[in-house]
Amino acid sequence: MAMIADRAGVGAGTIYRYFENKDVLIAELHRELEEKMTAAVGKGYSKEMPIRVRFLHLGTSLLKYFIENPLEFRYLEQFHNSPYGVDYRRDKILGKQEGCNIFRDLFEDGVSQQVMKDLPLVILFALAFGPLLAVARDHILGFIALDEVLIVWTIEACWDGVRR
Amino acid sequence: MAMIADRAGVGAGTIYRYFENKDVLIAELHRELEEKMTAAVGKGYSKEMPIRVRFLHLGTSLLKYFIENPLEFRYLEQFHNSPYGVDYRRDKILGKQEGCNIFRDLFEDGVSQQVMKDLPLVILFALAFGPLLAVARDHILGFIALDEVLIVWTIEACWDGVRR
Amino acid sequence: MAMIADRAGVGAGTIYRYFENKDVLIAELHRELEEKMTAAVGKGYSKEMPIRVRFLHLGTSLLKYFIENPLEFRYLEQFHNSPYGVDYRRDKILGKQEGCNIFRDLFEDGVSQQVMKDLPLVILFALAFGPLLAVARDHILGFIALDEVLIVWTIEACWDGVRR
Amino acid sequence: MAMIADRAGVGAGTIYRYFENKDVLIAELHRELEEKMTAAVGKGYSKEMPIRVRFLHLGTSLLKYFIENPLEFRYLEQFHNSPYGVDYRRDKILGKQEGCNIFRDLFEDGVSQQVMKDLPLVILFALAFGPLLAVARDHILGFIALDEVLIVWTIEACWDGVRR
DNA sequence: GATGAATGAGCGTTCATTCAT
DNA sequence: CATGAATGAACGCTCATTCAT
Repeated sequence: MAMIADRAGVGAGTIYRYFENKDVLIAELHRELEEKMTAAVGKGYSKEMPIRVRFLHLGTSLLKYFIENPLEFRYLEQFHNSPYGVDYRRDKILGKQEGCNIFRDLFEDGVSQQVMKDLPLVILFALAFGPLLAVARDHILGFIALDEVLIVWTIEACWDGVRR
Repeated sequence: MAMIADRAGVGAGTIYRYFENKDVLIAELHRELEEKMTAAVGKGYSKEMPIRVRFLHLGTSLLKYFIENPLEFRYLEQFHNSPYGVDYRRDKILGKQEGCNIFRDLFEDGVSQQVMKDLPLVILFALAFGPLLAVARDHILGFIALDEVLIVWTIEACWDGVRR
Repeated sequence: MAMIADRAGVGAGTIYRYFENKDVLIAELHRELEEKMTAAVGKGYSKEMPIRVRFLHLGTSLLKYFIENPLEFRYLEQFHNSPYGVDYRRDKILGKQEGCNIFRDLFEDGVSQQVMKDLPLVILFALAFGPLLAVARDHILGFIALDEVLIVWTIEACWDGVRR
Repeated sequence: MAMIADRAGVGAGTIYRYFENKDVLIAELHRELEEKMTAAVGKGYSKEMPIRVRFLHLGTSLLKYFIENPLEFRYLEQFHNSPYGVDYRRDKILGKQEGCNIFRDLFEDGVSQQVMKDLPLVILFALAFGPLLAVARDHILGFIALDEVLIVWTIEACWDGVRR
C-alpha cells in the first residue's frame, strides 16, 4: 500500500478515500482489468461465426492482448494465483453463473454442437487457457519471442486439444 | 521460519546451520520435491516406448502424482508462481541445460521423429503441462473431481494439442 | 471528528469554523452539558431549605438525572477521567472560584452551620459524589437496577458519610 | 506499545515475546498490581477483628497504598475506566465469584452481622470505595494534601456512610 | 553445534487537521 | 462560509535474521 501511494504521488492515507482497504483495491483493480480485457478480446467477435473461428479469434486476441499489456497480465496472473483469485473462481464456478460468459458460451456451444470434446467445462478451460497463459508468461519473461505466426500456431494447437 | 523450526522441533537459529537463509531453504526443498516427483513419474517409463505411449505415461503419472500429493503440488505451484520459480526457470531454459531431462528428451524426440508439432520446446511444454497443472489445481481446490477416466481423457486431449 | 461532522450533516472542515479544534469542542460540549445538568438539578431547590433536605434533593436529583441521561453521564465521566477533566478541575479548584456554586455553597453552609463534618471541601465532595457516580455507573452498566427506594437509600447513606 | 518498548530499552518486537498482545499486557499488569496491592493491604489484617476495625484497617491501608504508589493508582484507575476494566468487573460481578474476596467477605459479614446497612453489595462498595478513590486521585493530582489524620477522618466518614 | 531472546524495518490502517476551491 | 480531498505521523503487530551463551 505504501508503495502504491508513493508511486501515485499521494500520502499514505489518501488511498483509503478511494478504496476501503487493500482487499477492495485488489478486487476492484481486477474487475476493471478483466472488463477492459473482455472488451478488447470481444472486438470483431460474433456468436454467429463457426465454433473454430470463434475459438481462434478469442484465443489469438487474448494472447495478443496479454503480450501487449504485460503489466496487466502479470497482475491478472498474480491475482489468480492468490487467495483472492481462488475465492473469486470458487464464487464464479460454484455460485450463481454470471460474468465472462463469452468464454463459457463458446465452450457450451462447442460441446453441444459436438465440435468440441465432451469434457467438463472446467477441463476444456484448462485445455484452452492453460497453454495460452503459460505461453504468454514465457513470452513476457523472455523465454520465447512470440510473433504473429507462432501465436496462431499456438492457438491452433490449443484448438487441437479441445476439438473432437 | 519460526514455524518450520518449531515443527522440526529445533530452535529458531538452528535452521540457519542447515540453510543459509529462507531463499535457499525454499530452493532446496523445491529441488528435493522435484527429484522425488521425477522419480515417481519415471517408474515403468522407458525411452524405448513409442512417443505417444511415453507422453501418456508421463502425463497420467504426473497428474496422478499431483492428485495424490496435493501438498507437494501446492508447494511446487507456489514456487513456480513466485520470483524464486521465475529465476529457476530462467536458469534452466537460458543457462546450462541440465535436470528434468526426461521431459525435454521426450519432446525433442517427438519433434525430431515428426510425431509432435514442430514448435519451440517451450510452447510444447506449455501445451502439455499448462492444462495438466490447471486441471490438477482445479481438482485439489474441489472444482472438479478427477477419476481414472477423466485423467486419461485429459492427458489424451493434451496429446492432441501436442501431436502432429 | 469525521463522525461528528457526518452526523451533523456538514463537511469535515466545517466543524473547524465553530470549534478551533477537538479539545475545544470537547470542553465546550462539557460546559454545555454541565449547565444543562445544573439547571435540571436545581429545579425545586432552594437555599432556604435545611442543609439535609438540600443535600438529599441535590443528590437524588443528580442521580436520577444521570440515570435518565446515560449518554450524558458517560460523556461527563469520560471527560473527568481524561486529561481534559483533570485540567478542568485544576482550574476550578486552584484557580479563580466560579461555576457550579450550587454544590460548593451547600457544603460551605453545611460546614459553617456545623451540620456537616469539618473536612476540606474536596473531601466532602468525594464523600458525596464518589458513591453517587459509582452507583450511577454501575446502574448504567447493568450491575445494579436502581429504583426510587434504592436511590433514596443511597443518597441517605452519602449523607451519613458527610454529616456530623 | 512503542513507548513501552522504548522506555524498557528494547526493540519494538521484543515486547511480544513476553505478552501476546497489548490487551494481554494490560490485563497481566493489572493482575500483578492488584495482587501486590491486595497483599500490601492485607498486612496485619484479620477476619477475627470487629467489622469496624476491619473496615478502617482496609480503608486506611488502601488509601495509604495508593498515596505511596501514585503510578500504580493511576494505572488501576485508568484500567477501571477503560473497556478492559468494565469487562473485568462484569466478569467478576456476574460471573463465577472469585478473587478480591477480602473486601467482599468484609461487606458480607458486615451486612449479615447487621453492623452495615442492608444494601446491595455493589452499593456498599460504591459507598466505601467511591470516596476513597476520589480522595486518592485528588491527593495525587495535588488538590489536597492528605496526612495521617485526614486519611483516618476520611475512612471514618466512609464508615459512617456504610454502617447502620 | 544448538539455542532462543532480541531486533527493527515494514505491514495495513486511522484520524485530527489543513487549505484550495 | 462551506467543502471534502489530502495529509502523514502514529498505531499495534510480524517475521527473517543475528549472536551471545
